[in-house]
This record gives sequence, C-alpha cells and structure tokens, in this order.
Amino acid sequence: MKDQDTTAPKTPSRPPSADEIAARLTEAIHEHRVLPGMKLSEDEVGDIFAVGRTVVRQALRSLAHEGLLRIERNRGAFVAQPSIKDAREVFEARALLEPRMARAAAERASRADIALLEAHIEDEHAALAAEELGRALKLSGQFHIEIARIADQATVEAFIRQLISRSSLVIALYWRRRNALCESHAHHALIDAFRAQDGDAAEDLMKGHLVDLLSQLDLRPSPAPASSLKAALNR
Amino acid sequence: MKDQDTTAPKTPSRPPSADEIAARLTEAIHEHRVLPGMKLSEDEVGDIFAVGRTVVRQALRSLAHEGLLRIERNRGAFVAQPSIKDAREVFEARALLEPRMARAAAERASRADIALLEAHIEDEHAALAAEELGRALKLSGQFHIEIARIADQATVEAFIRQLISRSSLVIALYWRRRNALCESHAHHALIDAFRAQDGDAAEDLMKGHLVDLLSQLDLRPSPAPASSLKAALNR
DNA sequence: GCGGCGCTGATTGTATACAAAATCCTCTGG
DNA sequence: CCAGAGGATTTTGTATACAATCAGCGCCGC
Repeated sequence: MKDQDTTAPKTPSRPPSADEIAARLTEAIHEHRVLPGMKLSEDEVGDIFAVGRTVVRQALRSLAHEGLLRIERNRGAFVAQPSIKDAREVFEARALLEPRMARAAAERASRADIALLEAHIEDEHAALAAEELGRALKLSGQFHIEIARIADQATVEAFIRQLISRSSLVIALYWRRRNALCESHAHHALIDAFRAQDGDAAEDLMKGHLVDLLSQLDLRPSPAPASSLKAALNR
Repeated sequence: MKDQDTTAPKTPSRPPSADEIAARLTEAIHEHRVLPGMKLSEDEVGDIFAVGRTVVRQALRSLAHEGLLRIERNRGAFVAQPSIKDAREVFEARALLEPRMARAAAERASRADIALLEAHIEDEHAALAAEELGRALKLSGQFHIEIARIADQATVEAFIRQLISRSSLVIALYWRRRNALCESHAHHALIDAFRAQDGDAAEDLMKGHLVDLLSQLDLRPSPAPASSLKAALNR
C-alpha cells in the first residue's frame, strides 16, 4: 500500500504548503481516485508529500471544514460519505444559487470568458475520449465554478465550490449508471446563452441542468452496496 | 491591555477545545466586542484561554475559513474587514438563500419551533431594553439561523451561518445610524406567517426584510472613517 | 466453545523547542 | 533634524517529542 503513488508530488524540492496539499487531495477526490470512506492517515499523507504532520493536519482540517472529510476524534480523517439527505440538500442548495449565477454570468461574460469556457468543454471532451472519467468529472465541476467566477460573486463562488466538492462525493456514491456523462449538451447550450447574453435562457438552462443531474442519481433508502460490510457497520 | 478580560473564560478547570475557543471568539465578534481590523495574537488568545498555541491556531484557522478572520503569513490573524463589494455580495447571497428557507420553515415549523423563535425575540427585546446592543445583534442573527434549522436544511444553514457572521462585520463597518435596530417588526411578522403556515408570505417577508437591512447600510465608496489612519495605510 | 477482560501496537492530540520572518527601536551619517 | 540601515525583539511557521486514546488480539474464566 506504500508504492501506489496515486497522489505523489512531482517536485521533491520545495516542501508544499498546507493549501497545496489540500488542493492536491481535493483534486484526487474530485477525480474519484480517492473514494468516500477511505481513511487519510496523517503519517501516510505526510510521507507522500514529504512534510511533517503539522502541515498535513492543517490541510485535513481545512478539507473537513469544507465537508470533504470527516474527522473523528482520536480516529482520524475519512473521506465523507454524504447521506441521501445530504445529497438532496446539496442539490437543493445548488438549485438556489447556480441559476442566478448563470443569469449574472450571461449578462457579464466577456469574449475571453466564453473562450475559456469553450476550452473547458474541449478538455472535458478530450478526457472523455481518453476514457479518463475522473478528469472529465472534475472539469465538469470546474465549469460550474467558472460560471460563478464570471458572475463576479466571490462569496457565492466559494459556496458553489463546496457544493461541487460534495456533489463529487454524491456522484461517487449514488450515480446510477457508469456510462458517459451525457451532459455536454447542457454546457454547450449554456455557452450559447452566454454568447447571446440571454440571462433568462441561461437561468432556465441551469435550472434544468441541475434537475437532470439530480434525476441521474439513485437516492433510494438502500443506496448502494458500494462500500463493504465493514463500512456499513461503521455508521 | 492585558487586564481587559473581554473574552475571559469562566471555567479554569478543563482546557477548552479548539471548537469552543472558536465559538467564544465568534460570539465576541458577533457582539461587536471585537471589531474588524483587530489583531488576534496567538499567544494572547492562548493565555486568555489557558491553552497552547496549537489549539489556538486550529481555532483561528477555522474562523479564517469562515471568513471572519484574515490570516496573513508571518503577520498574524486579524478580524476581517469586508470591502463594500463583499458587503453587497453577502446580502445578495442571503437574498438567494434565506427567502426560500423562510418558506420551507413556514411549511414545517412545529409548535415548539415557534415558541423557540418567540423566546428568541423576547431575549432580543430584553437585550435592547438593557442597552446591550451587541447581544441584541447576536440574537437577531441567531433568529435567521434558527429559521434555516427549522427548514431542516443543514447544508444551507451552514452557509447562512457564515453569511450572518460576515453580516455582523459589515454592520460593524457600514451601519448607518447607531440607534436601535428597529427590525423587530419583520421578525414578528415572520413568526405570524409561520404560525399561519403561509409559505408565500414568509418568503416575501424575508425578502423585504433583507432589502430593508441592506438599505440601512452606507455602502458608498468612502465607507467610514471607523478605523484610524494606520488601518487605512495597512491596506 | 464463547464472552469478557487486559495488554500491546498504532494513531491521533497537545505542548514545547527551534527556525524563519517581520516589526520596532536605535544608532549613525548626511 | 531627518532618513536609512542595522540589530534586537517579538511573532508566526514547522518539526519533533510526549501523552492520551483507540483498535486489535490473546488469555482466562464460565
């Protein structure tokens, strides 16, 4: 279990900061290379990034504060396993925030912004073509964050960032089918609305997009036997 | 500056946890006993609560993550000074979230919930009568948080908690007049809507209430000479 | 055979010690 | 008298050491 360098750093020169480590861990979780329920031992993470436990603890607590990790006293940090209720709440919150962000973005998006979004979709397509499902998922989430940035709402952007993170966990736990994310249509349509500066359309498209996403989840009582019996007993 | 026990603990027996310290600091900031721009030295806080710097650092970083503090590397932690743009964003975000919470709360509020809210208003009145303006302000914020709790939306509740915190900072910086918060009407009206289980009315009332709050702020370019020249140069 | 109890190893929580950075003060030179 | 450089002090950043707690396991008694 020591030679699987799923999150190994590439620069052994300068010790990375707590924020960098948090970002790397976040990325790994977004890409579903680290799955819900997995334990993140302080020593292990510290060895991987070649820093002391002090810095690792900062990163872990930061991620816990964002809801990505669950820290149990004297037990350690585990990747969060959102309940079905959590999953619903996340998408309800997104439904409250993101449509308005899409509207504001449509009214504010510059030529450069739209070009950036298109490049994003390009990358997402490439990742899908290369069967890198995790990377595609991460890019898909970043698309939503980018919209909040274009809307020039840093406060809401931070919230959406958290919601995207948890959505990634929710998808890992409750996604219905494994086949490709066929949501490219929605993102393309959104860009069209941005290009036309059509706020109404953007708001509606985003609303529908989120409903579609939610409908792809399987949120019935017995969620999924994804984790083993042991994980079930840990609750 | 050492004998002003504005945040002195009452139990010197058991060392408080990082969360407790964070809660105490949050309360002090909400009550405007600690003002924007003030520095929170690690040693100072550690001495006050009789714990090592390790625990204090956890608390400070936690509060920084919520936007209450700003941590500058090798400089220390300072109570955040939201910009005018931040202030607008906070109330825009509240306008997106809270009306819907009010609606949901109106549809779900039990007899006990309403009694609790009434007790809250009672306390707020008492605090106002006793000239404890800070305490009244804190209770007023908790009223809004309570609504999200009644709406049974933990995720959004956490967001609103952050927004209330920042609103407290915004009010400290940009509040127009010092006289009493005449917003009791709005809270009373909200409770009436809850009692009638009138979701539409609750949503509208909350929307209007937030507009009123925002209109009480002075968000013009040169905000307020609240902080000294030194603070102005620190930017 | 099985359930409870105590021991051992491992992991986290906290404090302390040391290093790095920034601020403040002083001293010097113009 | 003022400006600037340098050192001393203070404060934060990080690692390490020690204490506390928990999980796993074997042993003993029933």
